[in-house]
Amino acid sequence: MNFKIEKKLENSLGRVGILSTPHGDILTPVFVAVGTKATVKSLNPEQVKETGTQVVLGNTYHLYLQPGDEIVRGAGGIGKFMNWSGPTMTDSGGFQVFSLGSAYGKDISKITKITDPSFLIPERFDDSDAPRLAKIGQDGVSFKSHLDGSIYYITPEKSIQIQHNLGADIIFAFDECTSPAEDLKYQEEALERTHRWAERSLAEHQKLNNSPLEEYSASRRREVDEFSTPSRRRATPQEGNQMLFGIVQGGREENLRKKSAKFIGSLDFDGFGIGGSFAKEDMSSAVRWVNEILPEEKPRHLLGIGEPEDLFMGVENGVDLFDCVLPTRLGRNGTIYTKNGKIIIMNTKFRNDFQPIEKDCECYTCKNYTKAYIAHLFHGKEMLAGTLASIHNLYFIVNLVKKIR
RNA sequence: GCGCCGGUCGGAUAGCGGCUAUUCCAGGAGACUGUAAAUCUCCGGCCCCAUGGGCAUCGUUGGUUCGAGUCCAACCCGGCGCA
Repeated sequence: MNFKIEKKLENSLGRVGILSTPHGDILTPVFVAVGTKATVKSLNPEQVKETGTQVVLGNTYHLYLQPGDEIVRGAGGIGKFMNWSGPTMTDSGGFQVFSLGSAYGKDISKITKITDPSFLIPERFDDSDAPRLAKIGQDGVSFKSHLDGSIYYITPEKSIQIQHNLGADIIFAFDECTSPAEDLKYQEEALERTHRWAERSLAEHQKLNNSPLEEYSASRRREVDEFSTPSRRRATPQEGNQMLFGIVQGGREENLRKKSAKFIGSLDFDGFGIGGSFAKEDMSSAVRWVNEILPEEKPRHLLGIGEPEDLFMGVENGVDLFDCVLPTRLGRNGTIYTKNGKIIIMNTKFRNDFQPIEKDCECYTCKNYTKAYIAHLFHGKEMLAGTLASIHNLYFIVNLVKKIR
């Protein structure tokens, strides 16, 4: 077993553990840095490492489109490709079913403001003709590339094949992250689909691990490779050592969440992701419902979360891993975490504030730069601005979880 | 002094007789949760019974016109040229 629980909280689901991977041990609970396109935006791996980050998460959909999973495979896997020597994960592309599908062009994302009355008006979402880049088909999802408009069809099998080529230590089953605006009937259908896809993802994973010499061409994205045309597939160095996490869905519905946890938890996954778009106020109950059911001895990853308060909530409710774009996205866009809340560094009052973001912060940014300087870099649109802010934000969140641990 | 060209928001611009004066930048505020994001939104003349509404405004003053940033005249300012 590559996950060992060291300590448990009394009267709650929280625990401390160690998740072992071929690229090192992960001390959980942990915050995973998001590096969608095999880079944590604006940071080099040394800077990522210096924030205390243990794990980086890439994305199947993005890397499949560019540069292509074959390229990453040729480089020796995502870690070698991006020069990150620590553990890696890849998301399956399931989130893009949501963000490029039903959420495309709309003001909805991972967290929904449940108070927004527009979500209660079903007519507003009767928009099957609305433009979207992802459409759910019979046994997979067709994506229209946001890069060049070309069409790709991703099935659970395809997602797993890509993720085997990408070679991350931990990979995810292909799922459907549903919109909170969908009705109960749709949530049920989507959940059934995600469950079928989970079984197929697992089957493909086992098949690739057990018969790495199958026909290569089946997994190929393009008919013709301009450099070579191997007819047989060779195993990647990582093959057989990758952990596959299944993903629990079920929206806001207690019975669906529990049903999903029961089903996904019964399958032979190495760990689990908890997915979906949440309303802030019912995220904790959804996580608790699920983690009370999932097998205790396997790690759980709360996908795409979160804000500092979400991290406390998650750990308390038995979450072992988190990932979120916020530290880097907020940083790049000029919002910075502090113990007293977020600040917008471009605000006038920081233009002549010659203190570090936080006096007692040990990150590279705080040890070396003032708010006035960082504000100046943002106003001047200098590249270093996003880098310094991302370093601080990532350090802040990673170390918050470290302290919680 | 004469001639030509030009004066529109802090800067740069569009606008060539018609309805709410355009866009970019700068400035201000906000948003962002498995990254279509170094992105996006809103504000930037005055007033009021303020989720709306009213009144202004294109160098100045007059004029033509149902209607003028736009056409005409004079003046002011700037650039260029000629004396």
